Amino acid sequence: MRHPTLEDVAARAGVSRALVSIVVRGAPGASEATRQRVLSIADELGYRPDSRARLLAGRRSRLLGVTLTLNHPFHADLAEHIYSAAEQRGYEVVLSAVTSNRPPQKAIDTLLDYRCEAAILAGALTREPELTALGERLPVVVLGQRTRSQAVDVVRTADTQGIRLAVDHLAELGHRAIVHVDGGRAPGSAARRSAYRTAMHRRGLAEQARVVPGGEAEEDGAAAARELADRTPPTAVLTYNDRCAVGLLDVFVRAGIAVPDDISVVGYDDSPVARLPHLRLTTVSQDAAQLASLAVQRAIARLEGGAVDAREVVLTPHLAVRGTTAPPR
Amino acid sequence: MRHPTLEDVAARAGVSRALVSIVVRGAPGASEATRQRVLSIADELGYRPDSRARLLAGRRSRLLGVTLTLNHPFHADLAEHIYSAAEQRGYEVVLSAVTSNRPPQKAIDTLLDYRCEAAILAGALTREPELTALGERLPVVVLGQRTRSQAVDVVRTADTQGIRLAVDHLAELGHRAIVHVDGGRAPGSAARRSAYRTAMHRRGLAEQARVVPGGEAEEDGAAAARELADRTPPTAVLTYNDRCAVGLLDVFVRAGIAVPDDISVVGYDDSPVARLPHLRLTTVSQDAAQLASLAVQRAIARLEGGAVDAREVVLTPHLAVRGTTAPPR
DNA sequence: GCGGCGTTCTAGAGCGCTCTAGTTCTCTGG
DNA sequence: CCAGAGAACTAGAGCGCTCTAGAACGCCGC
Repeated sequence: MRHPTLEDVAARAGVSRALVSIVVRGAPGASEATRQRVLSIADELGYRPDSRARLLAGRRSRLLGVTLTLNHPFHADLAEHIYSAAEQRGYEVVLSAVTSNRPPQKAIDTLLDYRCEAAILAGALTREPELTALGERLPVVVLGQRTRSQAVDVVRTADTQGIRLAVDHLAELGHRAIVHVDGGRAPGSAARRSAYRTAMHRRGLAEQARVVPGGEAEEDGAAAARELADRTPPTAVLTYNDRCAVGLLDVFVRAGIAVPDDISVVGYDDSPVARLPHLRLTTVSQDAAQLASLAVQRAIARLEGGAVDAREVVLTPHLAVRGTTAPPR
Repeated sequence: MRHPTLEDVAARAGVSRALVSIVVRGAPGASEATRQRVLSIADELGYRPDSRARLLAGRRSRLLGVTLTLNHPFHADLAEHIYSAAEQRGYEVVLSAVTSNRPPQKAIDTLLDYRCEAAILAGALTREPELTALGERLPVVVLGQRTRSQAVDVVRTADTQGIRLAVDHLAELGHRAIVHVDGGRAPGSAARRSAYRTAMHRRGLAEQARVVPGGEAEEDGAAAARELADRTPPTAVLTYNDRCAVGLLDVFVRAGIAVPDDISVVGYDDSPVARLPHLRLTTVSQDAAQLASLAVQRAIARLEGGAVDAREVVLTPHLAVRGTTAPPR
């Protein structure tokens, strides 16, 4: 009934515990013949190494802690890629969710209790002092967010550039009245807002720049859409994220405003929903796979003492042009 | 730099390791005075118990393993409630994600490697033999899915009843041509399909029963909607889940088909999206909090040898009537 | 003044593993 | 024929904790 241990396998194979340990770890120091024999016995007994004991005994735990928000589709993407990137390099991943009644600090604490060697924070809007304190204890990579803390690495996408791509795309189609529905107090919203202003300015459209309060959820986009539909509507809208854009689109369609004929819409994130055949949302795309892989790579580089060039890696986003943008009529 | 251990706290407090252990665990056997003193020293040193060592040494790990699908909004809800239900009862939770390149078996294996005492499977469509094998090793609670395996507990919502509620609601509004857009090969789809047929039959609408192939994603709903719009459209549609309903709604609105005036739509899941102000989708609601709490309760009951009455707990769903249903015109 | 009892504390084994420092056993070359 | 190298294997300590068994210390009643 109980789990078989190294001891059990060793006894059955007639070798020492240490040898079995060498074999199951794939470490050098065992002949091919015994390797095969031990492995087959381990298999037969249904032996699985106890990660608690392994973690405790080893000087390295090879454990990467990841915090994330469960209900955020982009984070699901990230997590998936973090798993595979870590696995490829021989690291394990332990997840800790940030939810409405499980604050970032709690999520981080449980990670620490697992004695992971490095932390990748995707879901945690941790404030700078806490972040710095954490960064002094172990390598920390903040994913997708800016921070002033010098104690942590950052892997993110260039928001400024993403917004500029969107504005440029719309401007090149001939739009001038391009409105930005912002993210309210959501993370990164302020940065995107000012990037929008700058981009409009560069296009000589500073006069037309107009920011409408939004948020990170569909309903925020919907509220903004109702406000836009009431007044003189713009010819194009750039939203804080895809969810917001979806809310917007829904209200527009119901109000008989055709997208992209009457109005063009650009989202941000390239989340799965943007790719849906009936939506085909033009959106700024962040490469989740690359973001994840870089974050993992960075964390591991810090751990293994490899050279880590810059504290911050900024990826270039690209614009996924789909069906919600067209020249104004 | 290194983590302080029990030893460090003990040395500083001038007591034995065992006493410190007693204090930090809150176990009986220490005087109030030393308790306070040890606690404050532990705090001062920033001591945090090492969960690996704790797990290894204790005969109980008080660890609950949970598998889930990251991109499923309902699972995010569940996870959140599982966390708090477990915490309330003094158990910890370790999450293991099922993703497109991380099959259920892998997710379960990593849980096992953490030596959790019981497993709650929300994301894993595990086949019966594997499930039975797992159930023989440790208490397993399958969440939201039926299974024939007698080795595991099941906590789920009565699909049959949920579907019947929806059909009854539509029938009472006066609908007769009620179509079901099914979930294809998605889990539980077959059960919902036959529940639909039965419910229609009970209403004397067996003749009108019509199933259109769908799926679990928005695009599946959209495809079904296009098919429905082409032929003689029904007056009401009941979908496999909310995501499917959202795809459906989108196509209808774009095609100028008014909801609920021309056609009523009922979803399934009561996911956050259904509650959005601009959608207000009528849907069958599963109580995530209760589902989660029951699952945790069951797992713990099995562990602690409490009486567990039935192998299966079936919750009663209810219908959240919102804005997408109305009498036919 | 002494056995008995409850409370507070400690010594030390042991959880399943990894790792260092051997030991043994070939297999060479001079 | 033996020193030396290298491969294959082992003994045993130790990771940070929990837990059992028992020690030390009052405090009671007789």
